[in-house]
Amino acid sequence: MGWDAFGLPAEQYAIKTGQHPRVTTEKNIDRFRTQLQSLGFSYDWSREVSTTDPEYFRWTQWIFLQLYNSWLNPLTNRAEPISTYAGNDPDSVRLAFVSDRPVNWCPELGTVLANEEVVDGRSEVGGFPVERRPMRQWMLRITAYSERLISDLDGLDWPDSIKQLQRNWIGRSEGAEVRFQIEGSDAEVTVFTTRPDTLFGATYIVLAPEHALVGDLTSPEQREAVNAYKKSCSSKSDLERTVLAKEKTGVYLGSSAINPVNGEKIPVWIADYVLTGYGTGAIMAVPAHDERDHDFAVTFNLPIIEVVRSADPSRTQNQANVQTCFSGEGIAVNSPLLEGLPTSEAKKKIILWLEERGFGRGTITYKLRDWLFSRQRYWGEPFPIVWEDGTHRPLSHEELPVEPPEMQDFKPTGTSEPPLSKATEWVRYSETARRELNTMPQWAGSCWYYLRYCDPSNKDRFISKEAESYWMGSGGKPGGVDLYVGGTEHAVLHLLYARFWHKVLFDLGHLTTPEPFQKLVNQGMILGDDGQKMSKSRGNVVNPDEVVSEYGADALRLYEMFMGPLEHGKPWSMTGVEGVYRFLARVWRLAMTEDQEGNWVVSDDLAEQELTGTQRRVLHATIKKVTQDIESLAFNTAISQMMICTNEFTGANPRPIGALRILLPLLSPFAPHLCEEIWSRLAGRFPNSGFMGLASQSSWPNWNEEYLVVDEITYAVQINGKVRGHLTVATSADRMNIEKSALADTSVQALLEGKEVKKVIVVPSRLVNIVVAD
RNA sequence: GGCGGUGUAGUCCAACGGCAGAGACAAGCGACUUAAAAUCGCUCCAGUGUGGGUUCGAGUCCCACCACCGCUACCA
Repeated sequence: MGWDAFGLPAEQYAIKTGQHPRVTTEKNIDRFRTQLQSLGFSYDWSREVSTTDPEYFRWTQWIFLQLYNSWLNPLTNRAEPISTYAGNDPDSVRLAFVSDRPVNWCPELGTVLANEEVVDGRSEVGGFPVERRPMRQWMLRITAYSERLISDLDGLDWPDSIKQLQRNWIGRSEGAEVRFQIEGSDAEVTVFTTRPDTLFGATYIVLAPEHALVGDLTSPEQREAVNAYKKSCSSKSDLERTVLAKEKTGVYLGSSAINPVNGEKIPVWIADYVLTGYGTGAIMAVPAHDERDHDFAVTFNLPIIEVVRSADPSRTQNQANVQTCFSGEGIAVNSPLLEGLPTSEAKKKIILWLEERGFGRGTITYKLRDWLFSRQRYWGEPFPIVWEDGTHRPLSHEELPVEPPEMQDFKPTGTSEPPLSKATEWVRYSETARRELNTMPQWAGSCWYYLRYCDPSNKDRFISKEAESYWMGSGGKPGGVDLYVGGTEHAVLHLLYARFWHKVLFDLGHLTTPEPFQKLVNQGMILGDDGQKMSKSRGNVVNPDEVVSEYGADALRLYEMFMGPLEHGKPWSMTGVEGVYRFLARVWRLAMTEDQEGNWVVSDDLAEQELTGTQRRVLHATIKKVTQDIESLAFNTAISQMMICTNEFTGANPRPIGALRILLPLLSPFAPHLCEEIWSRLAGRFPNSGFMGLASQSSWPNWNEEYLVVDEITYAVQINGKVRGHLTVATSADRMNIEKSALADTSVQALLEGKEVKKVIVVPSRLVNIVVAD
């Protein structure tokens, strides 16, 4: 069990209640722990960790230093110590680096947020507006791993949907960079496009408002308008720039670019529909074949030139005019070099042409951005970094952990200065050096907890070699953790970050697998009884404590597993809980009965007694199904089978006690409290019948296939796929015999009257299908 | 708009391409009880979202559409 207890929610709660986050965090952990323990989960509490424990975050900080002190060598495509970097600007390649870039600043929370924490221009926590603001921040160079983060998904046993989410998030796209000379200037603009085949249809260039060349390319007469536009963009939130922006906006810069393929002069604009962080922050606009460019061209009355025609003739009609936009693939037209070529070939040809002449090159870009890794908060891991003379340097491993200072007032300062700036004593590292004031985001500690579980109290390493190879070693599979059960909400955040860190640690030789999690299963969300997400405002929240006190932990556990498939979201139903509660009561009464004083005693119906054939078959079928269903996480059907088994024995008198010796261990993972209670009572009453120790620790029962066979099997007899009768034959009957018996059956004979039997299909143990023609 | 998932009795859900029902909830009837609760037993209920296709045979595979849920979204 691990407590991911640093971070915004914990700090917000502390501020709200006016307590120190350490206090509220500890309280909440204690309460949570009690709650979990009341459910009887089999966590190994000796491996409990908390990300806020200095002995834990010592290693979080250590891992940060690993990142800081390494780079991704493009030749090996591996992280290596920064000492192997031969260039003169190590900070430009470090995996942890400082950057002055526009970030998502949330004034309400007083902190910056990662892209992933901003939803529709608002903070994921609290839903406050977020604005763009340039600030000096720590970043992690996750983009260096884009390609490996995509390709290594192939070896993982994850649901396709999650793999797809990660692929989309990383957003690999192949295309080309094309360089446009600016008329009457040495300057050139490089654009990124996935459709270099449409180069002849480019009718203008658009730069992001924040593009570095905007100033240089603005003509004197346009300067005022351009500055005004830039200003209006910078004050807009992402929400206003994207979701709320119905009309395209932009301003002409007053200069022209020269299209390298045909020497045409085309105007250069800025517009906020071009994003600064993606590709080169500049595009060539092809309004005939891109919806966004088309909208823009229509708004500003810019020319539209068709250069791709759909191969589908029904669309060609629409293409006769350029009022509509066709963004699909087709045949190149109006493009001298590419005339008549299908899109994929046109792309190849034009890229080659551009590369030969030095006008551009084929390239790949990713949507994935570097990971903004600093927060202006108190309640997080401090960076093991100090600043001196305007440069940063790492602390040594001996100086870890760097603990946050004791502070009474840890609220945001209201400016971009982090709260730690108020701890002046702490900030002062030496005469000349000051500590880094930012703290790490919540994701930091949760990126590697699964590694610490393997070796939770190691003082010398984050995980010992031995523990790593024992727990994470995976028999040739790329992933370390055998099974990871989690919700979809972590698909592109936690799971991507953890994979990144894991790969860096793998590259540096600290781990033996390239991936953290081999098999991943998404459990569905439990909804309120109205089928809606549980929330206080809807008033449909089910409190587990109340369920436990009313029906017991076993009923809650059993019901959660009985509701339906693990992966499905499903509504909570109190009557459903009562149903499994009744089942548990039936199991109880298999062994127990009430005496005249109303006390529960071991039932007199129990006896050392041979099982009947049917009982033995049901019991072994139950062992088999429960064993297999647990393996495939199909708990609902495992429980159903145990209900069948229980029902089979409910009416039996005498009841063979051997059945309970098998059923209780099967049920104990689901309803441990009840099973142990019965087990121990039976042990008292039948000391020599094998009820030793704990039910949960007794050996798992084996089933015997021989006991599952029946003497006779009833076949359905179909004629042309419709069931016309039934036929019971000995289990030993072979295919020929079954076919013969089916055809000989009198009712079948009657139906076959005057028809020709073309084929007879016998499905073993199931049915016979007689195919006839009239 | 894009990607993914799910549609089966009144409800939650089962069903290696092989007789649509394992289990449960709810409902009804009966037994037990002075009565009720609890318990036990029995019964009722759908042809699988819609339309095509493949097949001897489709809830299951393929195509299109509809509905709901989740994620994502000016990424050139």
